[in-house]
Amino acid sequence: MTIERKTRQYEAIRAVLTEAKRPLLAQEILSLASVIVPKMSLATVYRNLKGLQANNLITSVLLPGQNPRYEIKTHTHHHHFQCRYCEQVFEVNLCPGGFESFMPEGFTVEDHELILYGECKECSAQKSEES
Amino acid sequence: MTIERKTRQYEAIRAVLTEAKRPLLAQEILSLASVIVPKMSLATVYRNLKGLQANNLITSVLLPGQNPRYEIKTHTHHHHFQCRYCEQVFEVNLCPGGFESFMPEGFTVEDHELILYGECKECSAQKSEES
DNA sequence: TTGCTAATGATAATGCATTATCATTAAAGG
DNA sequence: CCTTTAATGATAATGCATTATCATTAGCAA
Repeated sequence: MTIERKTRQYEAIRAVLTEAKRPLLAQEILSLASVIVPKMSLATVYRNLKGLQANNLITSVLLPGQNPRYEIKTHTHHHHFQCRYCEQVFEVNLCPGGFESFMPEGFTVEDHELILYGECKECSAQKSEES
Repeated sequence: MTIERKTRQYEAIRAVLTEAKRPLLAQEILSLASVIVPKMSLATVYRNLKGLQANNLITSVLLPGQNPRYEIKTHTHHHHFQCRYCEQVFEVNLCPGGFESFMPEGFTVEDHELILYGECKECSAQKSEES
């Protein structure tokens, strides 16, 4: 359960998550880490994700109706933006806040989740090129 | 696929969704509709949900990491609140908006999802009684 | 370098929501 | 009241992400 040895696979997975700077799917992690350590198994990805989570180094990012993504844990409150075209997820560091007033008397708001959807910079640029 | 006959099961499922005034899980719909039509099958619930969706009478409500819920379709923009204790989901009719400015240059925000989590009125009242 | 054993790779098994199957039931038009 | 056939109930099958299994490999302490 807890990671005791620093394997090449573990380091590769950690590096991939650190460098991506955005939440990644287990499959994406496998693809990217396989470049560093060929023949890596998906099971190894899941095992290390579990270990990294147990060590509080990563958190899972859940978007409605989608498989979990994983990102390096930060202590800053943030949300996410997903591009509808490339499906990549990005961090959003702003938050409107003040949701307590949204609910009627008797309800308490303890937490919230905000997800923005649209077109990312890269996909937007690609469209311009096509014309 | 499309519903052609108004069966007791169909009417029960529709009534349950209409009266609940909040999104329900397939299992919840089964439980509630079974009171009206005993021995209803879960397959019937799924079949009718598909039909109702095809007829644009209901929409699915997806919360991160949870099974889909279903609610009667309205034309008013709204979000959802989930009670952490009873896990029920409620409608929220306010929206901060103005998310376009949250993203850096080049990104376009086309839609958004806001989910509040906390304690509902009923669960809050129950706690007070216990003391 | 060796030995111990955690970690890996490959893949089978699991869990679980949803869908398909099929014999039976019941809308609904005539 | 019949007849037709859509819809149902019961349950098996499916799809798919995640987990377990197990023989093999490779950290790492001595």
